Amino acid sequence: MINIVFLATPDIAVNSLKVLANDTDIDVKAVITMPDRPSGRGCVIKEPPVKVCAIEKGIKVYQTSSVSKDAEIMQILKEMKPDFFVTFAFGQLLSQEFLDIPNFCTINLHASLLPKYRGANPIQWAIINGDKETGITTMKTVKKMDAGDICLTEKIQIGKNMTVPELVKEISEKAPALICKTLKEIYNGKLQSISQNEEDVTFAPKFTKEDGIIDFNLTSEEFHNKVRGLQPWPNAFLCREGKNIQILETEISDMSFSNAKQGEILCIDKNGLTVMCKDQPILIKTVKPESKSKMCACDFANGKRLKKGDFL
RNA sequence: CGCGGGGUAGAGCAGCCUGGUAGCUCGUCGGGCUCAUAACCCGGAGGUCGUUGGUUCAAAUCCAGCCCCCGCAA
Repeated sequence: MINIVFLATPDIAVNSLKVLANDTDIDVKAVITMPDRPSGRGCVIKEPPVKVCAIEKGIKVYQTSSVSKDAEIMQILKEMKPDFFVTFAFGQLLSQEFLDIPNFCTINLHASLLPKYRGANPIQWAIINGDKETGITTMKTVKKMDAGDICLTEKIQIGKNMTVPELVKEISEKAPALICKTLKEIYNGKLQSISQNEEDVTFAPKFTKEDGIIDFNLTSEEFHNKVRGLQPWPNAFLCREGKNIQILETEISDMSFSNAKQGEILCIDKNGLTVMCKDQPILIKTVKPESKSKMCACDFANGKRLKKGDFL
């Protein structure tokens, strides 16, 4: 029996916790997650998804905004002496003291093919950069962020119109098997980890709200990739008259054009708005104006009384 | 009691400030034009203006409460 402690907070990790908890060779001794936080309108206190799942499974939950600095939890973990810590989208820097606790090591699942896209937003950046392929990697956690030796990887194809939530779903489905396999192979002494090639390292930093601002001076491909890659936050949006218009769904248009200027509306029909970018037009299918619900781009054009030849 | 926007026909909006016949675009239905059409022309159906109460001769419009949706912030 492999004893582990699972450290995670968001939705993407819930499925992994479920699978680990159900695996007869693995015993999830405890779950560590972020504290309940005020969230949403009215600042209602919300429990992290991983906590909800752990409670359903009857697993002991500890909540802290920093495990390494929480003396009480550190003490409990030291007495527990797990074989592994397993982290997944945990978002906390871990001290060497913490990493030294388990009998084997701390395993992190990272949503990219390391050493590419170290950092907080690997999934988003893979899409924004227009990559055709990404993946998941299990690694032995070290103090330096996402720099540990690679255990196992699995490639995932990125479809032409794939969005972050779709890719997140696929990753959350594929992650558990890779984690289980990694744990078992290390436990049985069958896995040889490989160090990362420092020359190939790239980073996937966090976003700010401003990162979501887009305009038609991008190429249609850059535009499309940002629309797909910035979901569900901050979302790609246009600033018009002090209000934000989120662009939620686009397609690169194959429409022919001549002498069109950037931002010019070339066509309005039930598919949406075809608008000129830097190189070629883009079809905007779904938008969400500020203070409104999401809607078909043609409905938006209707309400705004936009016509062919107007500028967006 | 965190700040702000919004709820008007199936959809998206205008009208509200300055109360006085319910308006626009799309869709839909019927007819016409056309070799033909998602194009164009003509006509029709479809709304207790979120809800409750108040002010008023008169409320979508002004006032108060409540419900629901959304953005910011975290």
